[in-house]
Amino acid sequence: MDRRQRKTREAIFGAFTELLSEKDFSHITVGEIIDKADVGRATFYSHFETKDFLLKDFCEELFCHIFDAEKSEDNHHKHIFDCNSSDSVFLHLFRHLRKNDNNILSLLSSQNNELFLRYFKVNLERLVEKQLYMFETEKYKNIPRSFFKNHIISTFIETVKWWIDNGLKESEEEIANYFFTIL
Amino acid sequence: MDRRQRKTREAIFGAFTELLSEKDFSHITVGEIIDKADVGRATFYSHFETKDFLLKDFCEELFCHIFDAEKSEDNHHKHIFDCNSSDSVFLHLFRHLRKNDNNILSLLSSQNNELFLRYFKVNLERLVEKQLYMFETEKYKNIPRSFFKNHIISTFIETVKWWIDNGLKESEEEIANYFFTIL
DNA sequence: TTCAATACCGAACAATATGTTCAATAATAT
DNA sequence: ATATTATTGAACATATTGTTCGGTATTGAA
Repeated sequence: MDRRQRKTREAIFGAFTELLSEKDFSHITVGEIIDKADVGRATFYSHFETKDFLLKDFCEELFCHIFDAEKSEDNHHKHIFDCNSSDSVFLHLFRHLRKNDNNILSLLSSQNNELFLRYFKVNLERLVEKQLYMFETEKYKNIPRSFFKNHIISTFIETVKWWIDNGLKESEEEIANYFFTIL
Repeated sequence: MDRRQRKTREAIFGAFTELLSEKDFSHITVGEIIDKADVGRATFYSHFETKDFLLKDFCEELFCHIFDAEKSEDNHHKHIFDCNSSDSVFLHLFRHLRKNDNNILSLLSSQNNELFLRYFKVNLERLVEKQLYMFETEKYKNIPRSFFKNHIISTFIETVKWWIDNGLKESEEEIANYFFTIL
């Protein structure tokens, strides 16, 4: 990708992030974005069809980074899918969130959280699919699998939401413990 | 309230409902609403400060109707808070939903569901508060009450979502059973 | 029935936002 | 060095928002 393209894309994403932390998505205008990003109007529209598409691309990049990151700054931090001890996958995710990569926490806790949680959920699906066996017991054998899976994912999401809303007071071990206890 | 006011309010709510089932809230314009409702522009703005306030009032009225209804068409259907057998409260709610009062189902399942689910959740809080004892066991004593409460509410909401998304194939008894089993 | 209050109309209005176009300019890759 | 491509900025038509105002119709109360 052309360096110029990369730079404007970054500038727009950056401006967008800032604005999202200030106000609701629906109240952000393209004018504000290009002002803050300092790019031309035509440039914006050559990158993104509409503001809605900007959001879509933004989310894709954001969650792709968290879920598919091949490595991170600390070396002993492996790819999220490489964790073999199953229960650590969720702990791992809590840790990731706490480190607040890409300011994701401020997005998940802002007025726009529904927006991002929807995308978050989509990405979680793949992850949870592999861990489902952990929770399967005799007790749940009469419940549809998709219902069950949805419950795991939703519980995780809601745990994260609760955690954020309560100011991240718990350690990632504690919150992971809550999560497993409730399930 | 003046009969004229009531009529325009109804007309606007009606038009709004129709439009919501067609498209996303953010893509509905005031122009479309007043056209469909057949009221003057100034009239709209004398009733609602902005489109956002329309949504707010709309939701308040909608959920107020469901949760505070003093009576409904069938006589043996008592006020939702009057049910004494605790576990029937949730079953009762599932039944309410299935009957699709006020087309609430189409709203909860449309693109706007996050919007309405948020309001749904707020209203559920009061209800669940009283039923919380049902779920409290020794096992959960180390978990914060607010976390626990949130989990019950979220699980209910997610159950409803799953139910809707899967085409309401299960009876209300079945879905209530899933709900209690998973908790 | 009368009458004052008030809700509605509708048209016009400024202000703002959207999305497109185009020719000129600058950066890029090779 | 050059052909390609991205950016610019300004102008543009169009659409949306929220307000204003004089005239008209409906209402609830006396």
